[in-house]
Amino acid sequence: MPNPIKKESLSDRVYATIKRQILSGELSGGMLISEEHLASQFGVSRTPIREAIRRLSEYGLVIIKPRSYAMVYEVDDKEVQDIAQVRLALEELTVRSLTPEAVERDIETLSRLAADCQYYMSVGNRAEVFVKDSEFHLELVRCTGNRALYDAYERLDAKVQLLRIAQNLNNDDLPRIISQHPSLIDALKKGDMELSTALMREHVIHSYLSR
Amino acid sequence: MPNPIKKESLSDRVYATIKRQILSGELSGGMLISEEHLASQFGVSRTPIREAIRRLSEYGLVIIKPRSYAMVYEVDDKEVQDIAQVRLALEELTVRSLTPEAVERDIETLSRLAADCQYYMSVGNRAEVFVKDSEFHLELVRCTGNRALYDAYERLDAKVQLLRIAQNLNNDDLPRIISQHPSLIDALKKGDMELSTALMREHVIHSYLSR
DNA sequence: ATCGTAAATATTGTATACAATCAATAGCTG
DNA sequence: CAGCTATTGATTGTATACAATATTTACGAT
Repeated sequence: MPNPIKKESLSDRVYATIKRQILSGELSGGMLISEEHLASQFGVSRTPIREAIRRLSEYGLVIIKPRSYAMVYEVDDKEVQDIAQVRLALEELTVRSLTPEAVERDIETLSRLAADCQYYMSVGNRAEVFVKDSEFHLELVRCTGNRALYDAYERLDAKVQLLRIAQNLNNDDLPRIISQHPSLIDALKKGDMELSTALMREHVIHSYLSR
Repeated sequence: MPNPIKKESLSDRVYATIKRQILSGELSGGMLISEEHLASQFGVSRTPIREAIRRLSEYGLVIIKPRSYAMVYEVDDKEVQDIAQVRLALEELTVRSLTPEAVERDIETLSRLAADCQYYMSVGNRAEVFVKDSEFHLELVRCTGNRALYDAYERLDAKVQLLRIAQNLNNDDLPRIISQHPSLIDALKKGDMELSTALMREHVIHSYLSR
């Protein structure tokens, strides 16, 4: 049958692209966003651009100053501790909610992501390490099956990624953090809540000690 | 000088209005949303309506089925426990983050909201009790000064409000819950973390025991 | 030269027109 | 009558045009 490729709207594509650009640092914090500029850049009209920008604003990645301009959200160093604490609370709930069966069921993906982290670490690609680390933790949250938790975590993770970029991917503890993933998986598989929680707590805390 | 009243855009006003209608139950879960219908209802074009709907979708209050329709988000009863657990995690972090000084500084507003709850309880207006209860807890979170926490809590609270409506505002423990507010304020003022946490935990847990 | 004011310029906000897609209905075929 | 196909109708997606507002530039007064 026909209807081959066209599925997502221009608005969706623009949204996804800008989001990716922000989270990868291609569009950095504080940078101004012009609707017309983006429109000509993407080769579309302003309409889908506007919708994308507004969605990103609601997502927390863009700040809109009404009737004047929009800019990429800029994380403040003072937010580091705040973000870390919220993340800790959500990660602890994640660990508490995870059953060994749920982890087993997704062990393939989890192991692969943990391995990806170590691989990129070994070749010195810190940017990609952080990407895979985020994916690993998001996957853990997904395994809980708690949608409300996932939604909250996903938005917070965006801020975490912005922070990592703002700190220029510096983190002396990165090798140690990454090496903890397999231990965490093991502890979760065994249902050792005590150990899992301890590992996760150390993991998260050390994620924000740089600088 | 001139320029007296006009500040917010139509898009913002529409967004706020629809949001309020959803959270008050005027627009109930599963109800379909037609852009044109809303446009004629608000007396504006489809443009600001579309932007508002998309923002609400990003907020989690509207579900968009691309190229067909949009509908008000419908909370599932199976989500009750999930939402409650996330809320508990965030509320516990809130209590841990609150200093007696921060509470003191905002004691006026907090006391007033607690009193409002009791007043509406006494006159049997359960809908308004829930509204003020939400405001009370949001105010507590605001007092922490943790923006990331506030953002996460605000979105979750929207789901909580939807749940309350879906459950038809039924909750046998409501009087007891409301009566705990002053004790909580006191415990927070004294910096009694132990008691504060215990109170808050009981508070949240009993908020979801109905049905 | 600096400050304030006014014209010019650019950008956002909204309405409208058109195109594309989906849902529903009617009609045809077996 | 069931099931498929085609056509109609309604709704969303995008582009464009215009209006309103903000920013910048130019200019004159002190």
